[in-house]
Amino acid sequence: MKQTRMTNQKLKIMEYLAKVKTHPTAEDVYRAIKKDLPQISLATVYRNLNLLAEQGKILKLEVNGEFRFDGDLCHHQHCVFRKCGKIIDVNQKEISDYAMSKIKTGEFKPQCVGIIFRGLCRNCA
Amino acid sequence: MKQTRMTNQKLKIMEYLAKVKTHPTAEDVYRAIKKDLPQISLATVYRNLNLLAEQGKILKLEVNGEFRFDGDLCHHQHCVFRKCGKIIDVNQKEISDYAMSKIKTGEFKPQCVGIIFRGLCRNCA
DNA sequence: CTTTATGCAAAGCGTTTGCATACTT
DNA sequence: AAGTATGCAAACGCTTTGCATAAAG
Repeated sequence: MKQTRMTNQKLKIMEYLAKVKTHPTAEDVYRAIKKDLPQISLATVYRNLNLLAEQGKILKLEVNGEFRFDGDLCHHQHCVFRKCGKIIDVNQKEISDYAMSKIKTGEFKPQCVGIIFRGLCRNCA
Repeated sequence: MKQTRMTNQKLKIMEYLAKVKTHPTAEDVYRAIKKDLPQISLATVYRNLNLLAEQGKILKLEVNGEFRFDGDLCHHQHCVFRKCGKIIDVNQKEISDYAMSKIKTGEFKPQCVGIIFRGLCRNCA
């Protein structure tokens, strides 16, 4: 694998994703980090997020036509609110485990599952 | 709900999605239908696909940064091949059922689950 | 007839890329 | 010193939209 170097930018991105429980877009990450590193560019944020995702250090989700990033690697699931677009985590490993254990593989060799529930909050519904 | 009219364009789109087992992009649908309806525009395809998805007549998936459409409404799951990007169906209703039955809902009221396995074919791996 | 749908072209928007410079190692 | 990462701006690709015209009910 190509060697990668640690930079201030990459570090801040990882730190930010580690502490945040939302599922920020690249733009969100950019705006948050810009406070500490005013000179950072959006392109760098994109490049690092994609790099980290390829290296398996963060998750890359796609919801409503854009990518979102998640520092939590534990197997978990997501709920997407149809109205407000909010995304929350579900931590029921058994759900992913069940899916991985039951899926019948022909030529396909599954490595991971993404599970997204869609619905509404009780108030909206 | 706003009233909608049946048009030749919409009809062909539905017919195409009903018979096809791939998971075409809007562009794919457009190219296929253009053979029958040479004057159809890509915008119309997009508008109808989104309309049908809103009406719950087709599924709208998002994979690798683009939307794909699926005429099969039965609860099923998808496998995305990491290398070639191919998408195949899995028809193991029990997997979706399990997820829907187990998820603990707080304020969130789940309506459906999207389950996507990611992996490789045995040859590629 | 009234209103929705279409085709066309342009705009939108998130994301990626080319290039010269700065920084890691 | 060698080679990766960055910032900037421009390019990209998929998707949506405004508008005048055509078609559906």
